[in-house]
Amino acid sequence: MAEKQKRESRGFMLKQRAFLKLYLITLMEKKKAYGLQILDTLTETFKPFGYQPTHSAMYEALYDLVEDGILHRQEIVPPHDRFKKLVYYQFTDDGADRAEIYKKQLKEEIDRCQGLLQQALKDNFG
Amino acid sequence: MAEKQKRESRGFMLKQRAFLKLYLITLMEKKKAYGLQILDTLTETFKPFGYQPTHSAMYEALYDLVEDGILHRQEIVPPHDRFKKLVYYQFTDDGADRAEIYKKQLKEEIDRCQGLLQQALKDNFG
DNA sequence: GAATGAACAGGTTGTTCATAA
DNA sequence: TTATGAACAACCTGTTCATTC
Repeated sequence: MAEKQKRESRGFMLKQRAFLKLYLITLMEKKKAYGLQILDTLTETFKPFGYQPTHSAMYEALYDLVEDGILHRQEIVPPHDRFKKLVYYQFTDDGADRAEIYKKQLKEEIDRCQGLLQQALKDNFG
Repeated sequence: MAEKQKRESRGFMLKQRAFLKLYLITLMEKKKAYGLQILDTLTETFKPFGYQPTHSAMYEALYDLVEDGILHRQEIVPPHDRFKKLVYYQFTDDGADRAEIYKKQLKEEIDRCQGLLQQALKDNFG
């Protein structure tokens, strides 16, 4: 009955989703924030590199972190509210610990990707 | 009537396809080769980085280069043939020139990606 | 307009099957 | 088994639409 089978990564580059999750964790360590606020920060950070993430990419990453049990949602109705709600995110009880584990993985993954790119420069532009 | 609309890249990482095309060009500069032979070479090169491209990924990249007018196919029936055919690839007349242009683009793209990864290391593990 | 969210569409990539010697 | 190729399925990502203030 339509067993959905997993697909293995062949280990090329890290995925945008993972990359954004890493940044979201680090931003949350600094201070609580809500969606589009975060996106603005990221957009500024990545502008020099010609990377402009979409809002849906960011939301997907955010949902992932909630599903991973790292963050939880906190809806806030701002005072003098002009807006219905803002959704702030912050760490769950053991979220910080889990986040550390995730970050450690990503560190290795980024190092690996840099190695691969470095090798490509050597091999193709020797 | 179902105008198929292009999707723009938001400029995250370079794609596997482009990465492989770059390697294929460089390998072809060194010597003619056929599909699975190339894959073996690539597999060896990338093994230290945990990247193992599939044969279909490589074929796709190869077809792309043919469509770009950079390479052309040359079917060869090997002497004492145990196999029906091997498909060797080599540069078209202006293929080498086009290849240089492509390589220049990829050089910039790889530099950009390295910058992005470097920034991520600084921002998240600084 | 700012903000969140979901649906949809397009493209890339990994797995599998087909064919041939 | 080696080699090429194609079909298919899963996934990722970008665009668009819906909704609320």
